[in-house]
Amino acid sequence: MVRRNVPLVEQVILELLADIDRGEFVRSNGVLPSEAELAQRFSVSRATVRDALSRLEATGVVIRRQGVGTFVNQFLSKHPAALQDWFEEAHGFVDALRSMGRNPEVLMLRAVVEPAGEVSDHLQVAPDDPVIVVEKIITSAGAPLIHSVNATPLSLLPPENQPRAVELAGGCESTFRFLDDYCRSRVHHQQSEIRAVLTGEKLALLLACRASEPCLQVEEVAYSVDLAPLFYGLNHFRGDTVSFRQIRRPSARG
Amino acid sequence: MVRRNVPLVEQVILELLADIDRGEFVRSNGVLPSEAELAQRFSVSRATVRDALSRLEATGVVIRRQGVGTFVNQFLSKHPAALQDWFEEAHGFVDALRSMGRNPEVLMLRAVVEPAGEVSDHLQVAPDDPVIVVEKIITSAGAPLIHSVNATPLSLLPPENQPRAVELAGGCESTFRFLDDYCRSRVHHQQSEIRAVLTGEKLALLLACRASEPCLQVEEVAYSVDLAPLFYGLNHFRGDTVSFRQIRRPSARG
DNA sequence: AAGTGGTCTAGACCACCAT
DNA sequence: TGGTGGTCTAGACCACTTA
Repeated sequence: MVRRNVPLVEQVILELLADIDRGEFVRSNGVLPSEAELAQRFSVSRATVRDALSRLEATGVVIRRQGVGTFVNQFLSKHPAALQDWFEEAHGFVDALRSMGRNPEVLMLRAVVEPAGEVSDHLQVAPDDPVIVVEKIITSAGAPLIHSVNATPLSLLPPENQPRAVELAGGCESTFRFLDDYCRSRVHHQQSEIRAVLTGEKLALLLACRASEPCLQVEEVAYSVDLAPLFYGLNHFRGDTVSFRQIRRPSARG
Repeated sequence: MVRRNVPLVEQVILELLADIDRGEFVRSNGVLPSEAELAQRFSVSRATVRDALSRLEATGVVIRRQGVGTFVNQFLSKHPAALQDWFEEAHGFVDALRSMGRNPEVLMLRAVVEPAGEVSDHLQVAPDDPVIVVEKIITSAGAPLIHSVNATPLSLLPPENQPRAVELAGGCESTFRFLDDYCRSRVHHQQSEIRAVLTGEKLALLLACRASEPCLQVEEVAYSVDLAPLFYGLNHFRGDTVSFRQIRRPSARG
């Protein structure tokens, strides 16, 4: 069930990323070949090359300057990603941490089925509809980094699996995996809000830091392709060890 | 000197935004016309329509579903923007706040020329090269929201204006304006890092909140089109009244 | 099967930057 | 002036959803 018919754009992206990783453009001072040349080299149209470069630019890998050329963003290699990858990609923290070379572990604290209650609004269900709540801590090198509570409507699980909900959800290292493996649902997009809060006593215990330390709170709702809420998440990141990174561009023209 | 030759894509974007604001697609339940129909309606190619829709999707205004259609993201109208606009656009806070209907005011605290010191690394200048430091507070409805310190290399200012640096910089409501008006430099992109910190005593005073409250810290460096650092900024947002919003999409395919 | 968005092409012209 | 990225077109086919 691993349908693949990899679009040219993505192949081009992978080629370019590999070239950059290999330091292919170092001797040219970070200058990539022109779009026309890349098109020829990869035997694709210039539009396809441009599509690939646009996506690479959107994630900050590359910088384009009209009339000049395309350059690799050397800042990124000098300053290894904060949580940029997670930030832009929308997938589990565990995967994000892995892809930045850390070695995360998941500590499952709780997996229960209970009434939606306060999160019913976000999930667009009734307050007493059952949701699967999973609480976990993600550590790296033995130190806790992230505390995460996710709530998924029980109804997403096929009826025959609902009795095993706790077992199944508790066995997954991320909600993304759970949805993928057991609910046959994929996350289409996610809406998050980022705030700064203080660690309360409970959270301080869990994150192994003092109470009243600053931490980043990320509240998010994931939606399926048909815009149904898939899960609600409330995550806290240790303020001293985690930060997000973002690249922005002005679009307005004078 | 207001060159304009507005690209079709941007015109299409503006038309669509206006339509959405006007509630044009409400009766159709948020469904936009198909790309082909929009192309015909605006008398542009489908590629141009797709470009416009892609950019609207990237900022979360619209959601596209293959095989189904394009929809306005009704979540956004229900929950008015946090600081999403600033977050994605890279321009001054003041503009961002204005565009979300608030009425920000700028309180200039300090404008001085001094050695770069600690920020010399970020600005790629020598530690004793002079920079213009501007410290200000942005308030809305009388309450302070943001404390901001920006450092710009003095060398960006044309030599004849350097003696007036303090006066000029102190008179601008945002560093973007200052760069635009007096340095003939534009921001090409910005790299920011977001952390959670505590308000120290000084910051608490300035933001009119208690010390040891959580707040969001955004540290950023802006680069010109030729990748020269334009300014370094260290900003603090009151944790209780400001949050960022972000929309993410997974790109990996199973 | 019909209709939607997603990918891809080949070619054109423009705006910008260097020289 | 020549080369770069930015915009735009018209047309083709594919992948996906819905009925």
